[in-house]
Amino acid sequence: MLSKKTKYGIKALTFLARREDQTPVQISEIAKAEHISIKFLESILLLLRHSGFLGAKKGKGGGYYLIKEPKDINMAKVYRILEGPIALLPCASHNFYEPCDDCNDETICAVRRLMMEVRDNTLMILENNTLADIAF
Amino acid sequence: MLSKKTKYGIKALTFLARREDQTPVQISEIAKAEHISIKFLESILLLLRHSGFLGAKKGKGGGYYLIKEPKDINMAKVYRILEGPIALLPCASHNFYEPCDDCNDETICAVRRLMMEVRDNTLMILENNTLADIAF
DNA sequence: CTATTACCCTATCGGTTTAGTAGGTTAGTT
DNA sequence: AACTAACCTACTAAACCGATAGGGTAATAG
Repeated sequence: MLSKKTKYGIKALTFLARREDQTPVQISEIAKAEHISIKFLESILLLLRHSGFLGAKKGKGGGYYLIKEPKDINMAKVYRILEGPIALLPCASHNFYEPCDDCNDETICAVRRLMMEVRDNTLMILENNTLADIAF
Repeated sequence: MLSKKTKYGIKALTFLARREDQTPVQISEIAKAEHISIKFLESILLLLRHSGFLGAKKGKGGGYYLIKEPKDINMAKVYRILEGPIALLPCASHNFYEPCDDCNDETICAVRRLMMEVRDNTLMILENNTLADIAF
């Protein structure tokens, strides 16, 4: 199940992408429009800024803004930053691989086999979608 | 992320499917082979029995056994019983649909759009895989 | 220069879920 | 009748999630 963090993060990115001009938007404005707790959203936007998706301007008239074109924002990257691994099992993950401690031989593990198939497919979808694709 | 419940459940089904004869297998034997806590596995197997995948025999020489052919056990059904919804968001689910309380208009929600695409694809994979497909 | 604005950071907390544990009960087999 | 293994209920520790509180800091307008 997708965490609210990821859901809110993508919603915020979408909100910014759908604006005409790219002037900074206050956290409170996004929070109000998308019905998100201000403080929680704050931490999410901060993370997205640290990850290179957003820029921030301080002081009066400040706020957050997209630093890249929506069509250049890859949803797989966004997902990994916000949610973590795309795979449903650590042993089926590329970027976050970890062996199972209960598994005798992961090469014949049926669960892993199935979850890797799911993973490959989900990854493909996320890689092939940009923010522009889902926002417009 | 997949719960251990689901992981253990599928591992147990696989273990049973891979046996030559279909004589009952004790919980403790499966638990030992797959490194699963006996009591936890017990509750999982009970659930799988109530859901029509397993049969059980009591008393000496008793245990659990597959009630259907592995090729007739659909992984989407197994997943839904053990893990719950396939969709990553309730608003993107068929069998467990629930609207988001924070969403203004779900028809234009970018997150939902993306998650429905993921859902459709994951569902297809699970529907097209039987226990026989992943066990052998 | 200074007050304001709004981002930035740390800490905490209640609620829920997860995984595992304990102990006893019931029913079938030998 | 004795034994065995599934069945059922209840409980607990730990982890995680979402939210909240409160203050610090930097940039900007005037």
